[in-house]
Amino acid sequence: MAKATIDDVADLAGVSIKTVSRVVNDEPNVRESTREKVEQAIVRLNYRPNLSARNLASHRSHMILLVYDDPSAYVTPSSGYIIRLQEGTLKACKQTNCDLLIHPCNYRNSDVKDELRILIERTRPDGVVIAAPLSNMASVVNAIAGTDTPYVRISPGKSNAGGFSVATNDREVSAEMTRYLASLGHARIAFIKGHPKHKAVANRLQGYKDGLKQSSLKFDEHLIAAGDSSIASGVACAEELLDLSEPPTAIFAANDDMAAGVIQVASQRGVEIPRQLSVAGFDDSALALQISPALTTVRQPLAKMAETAAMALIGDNRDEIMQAGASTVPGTLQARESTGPAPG
Amino acid sequence: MAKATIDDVADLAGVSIKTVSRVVNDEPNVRESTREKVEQAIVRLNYRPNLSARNLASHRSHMILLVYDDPSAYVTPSSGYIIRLQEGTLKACKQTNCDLLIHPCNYRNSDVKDELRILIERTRPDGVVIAAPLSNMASVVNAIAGTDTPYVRISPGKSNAGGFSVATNDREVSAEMTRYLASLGHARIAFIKGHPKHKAVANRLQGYKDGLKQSSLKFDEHLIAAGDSSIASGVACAEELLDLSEPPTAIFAANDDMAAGVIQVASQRGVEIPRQLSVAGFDDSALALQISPALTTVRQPLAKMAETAAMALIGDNRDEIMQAGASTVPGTLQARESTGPAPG
DNA sequence: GTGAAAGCGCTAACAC
DNA sequence: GTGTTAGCGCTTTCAC
Repeated sequence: MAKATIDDVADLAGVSIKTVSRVVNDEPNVRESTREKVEQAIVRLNYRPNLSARNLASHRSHMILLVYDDPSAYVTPSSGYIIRLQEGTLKACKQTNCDLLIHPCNYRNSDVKDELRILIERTRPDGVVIAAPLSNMASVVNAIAGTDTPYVRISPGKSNAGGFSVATNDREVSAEMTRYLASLGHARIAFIKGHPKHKAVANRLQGYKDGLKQSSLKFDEHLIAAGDSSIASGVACAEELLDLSEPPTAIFAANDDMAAGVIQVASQRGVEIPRQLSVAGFDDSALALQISPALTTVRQPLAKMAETAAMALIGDNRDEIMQAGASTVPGTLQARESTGPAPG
Repeated sequence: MAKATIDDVADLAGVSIKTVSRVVNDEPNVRESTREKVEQAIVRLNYRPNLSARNLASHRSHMILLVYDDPSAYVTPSSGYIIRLQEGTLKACKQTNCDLLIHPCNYRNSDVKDELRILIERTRPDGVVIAAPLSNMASVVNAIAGTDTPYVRISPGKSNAGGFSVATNDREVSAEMTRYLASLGHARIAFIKGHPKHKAVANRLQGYKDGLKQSSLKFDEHLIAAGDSSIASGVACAEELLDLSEPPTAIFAANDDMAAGVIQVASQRGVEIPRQLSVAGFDDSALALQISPALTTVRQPLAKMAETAAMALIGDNRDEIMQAGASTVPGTLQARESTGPAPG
């Protein structure tokens, strides 16, 4: 049995194809009884609209494109980041009956902007979701803007540039984490900075300072260590901090990987966590629950951010959303086993 | 400037649209000089074929669908599995100018077969790549087969069922790992079984038995522990095995997560790896390099498998490939720090 | 509320 | 080698 077409449905229901089209697309101006007749015919014939025909006639592709940095271009275990991006985007697609095209690419490749432009011209998505760090690259954003395809940037460092963007409240929630540590009685709270290129990560340092102030704690230069977001740098920074004459009782790392490094050092030195040292991270990566003790961290609402981004492109009220210019989805503190009351 | 169409190109080149179509699709029977004229026109107009129009006319969607188990449905850090599946599938798509549709779904959901059937009917992909464990589920495979869409199964336990499938040599390479451990002098080699539903994992147990035999070692029921592929089950199994009156000197876990659980227990008990205990995993997940000591494991050629699967659906010689019924892409043993000579 | 007619931009079949 | 003619299965426009 060949696939039923809109003509078959119209014939069976005894109406014109335009009426079937109206029912399928939930358009108004169809009498309830007519609608029912058509719906029955659709069910009986197991009719599914042909998307290619629809897209051709409507000049829309009903597809969005998600572009992100390709992890397999250089080894990294942060595939959870991508999965969560995809998860949120897919959720928006499901709600709006759209499909998702994914495109990993290497942000270090200088041709990436042409690659993306050609891809967009070829596939003609209704919109593009651009994940960090690509969302921070002017050349990439400009190339995409040049195709006249709507786009949304996720976690761009500076939200002032053109186009709608979705970010999380890195600074505020970092302050919250700092206050949380202070509320546990910690007076010497250290901070490990992340990779200098990552703008959102810089905001976390600011948040740390805010949190200290809000808790009436003095900022101490010696309690700041400069990591580069890797586990190894977390190890190095932890060594440095724990070797201080007056070591911290809590260490807040700008990401989970570095926090994992801290925990590794502590366990080697026989420093008990959280009895002698509290450790907090940021990201709530897969690692956070894998390591022992389970890591107190900040859950980035990455899936929610991606969903928001996609809905700005394909949601019913996309125009209103886009008007706003930017949207913030708050991160949430996940208190687990690696933090506890300050010793003594 | 509106997008150029095939008519614009034909006009500019002074040929018919059919000739343009021939050039675009690399069909024969076009004079070289004509081809050049057309190609110049294409470049000048920055022409890109409209995929919807092409798909509608050709009755193909030039899309393949990749379905896999959804990790976010229940927490698991194995997102690397998905990324590698996607990587291989995307590579095949790039080679054949196809697009990729991804669909994570929860294999425990009883409606999953209907969900997939409807998705396929809606999107009409040219083929479906089904990853394990979905590829093992008769209800799922039958539902997809019922749509008359070509499909390929990745790592199905039993390769006899209908349809083409791509697998790795789980059994052979597991035997190889076992022989490797035996060659290091280990006489008491334990094995931790994985999730009972995952058929490919069952083959690993067989391979373990083969390897013992090939190394002239006796199979001992007590050295088999039943995990469920999770880290936690690895912990439990390790406790069980190390509590034996005559504990093993090597533990071969059916996946990396469980091996990580073993290492965790060993480090808690102060058992040195690999001096007192050798540990091996399977999968070469991101975890394998993250944990310390780095895990000896088997690298599954997942990306290559996915690529092979996709090429069987959309490659030029897809019919020949499909004829074969099945394809095997060998895994490779990755010897790292977690294995060493047997003690004593 | 409903329908008729005219495309959307391609490919397929066949003629030349 | 190349062109002509019909669609593919929808949406859009506009008439009723």
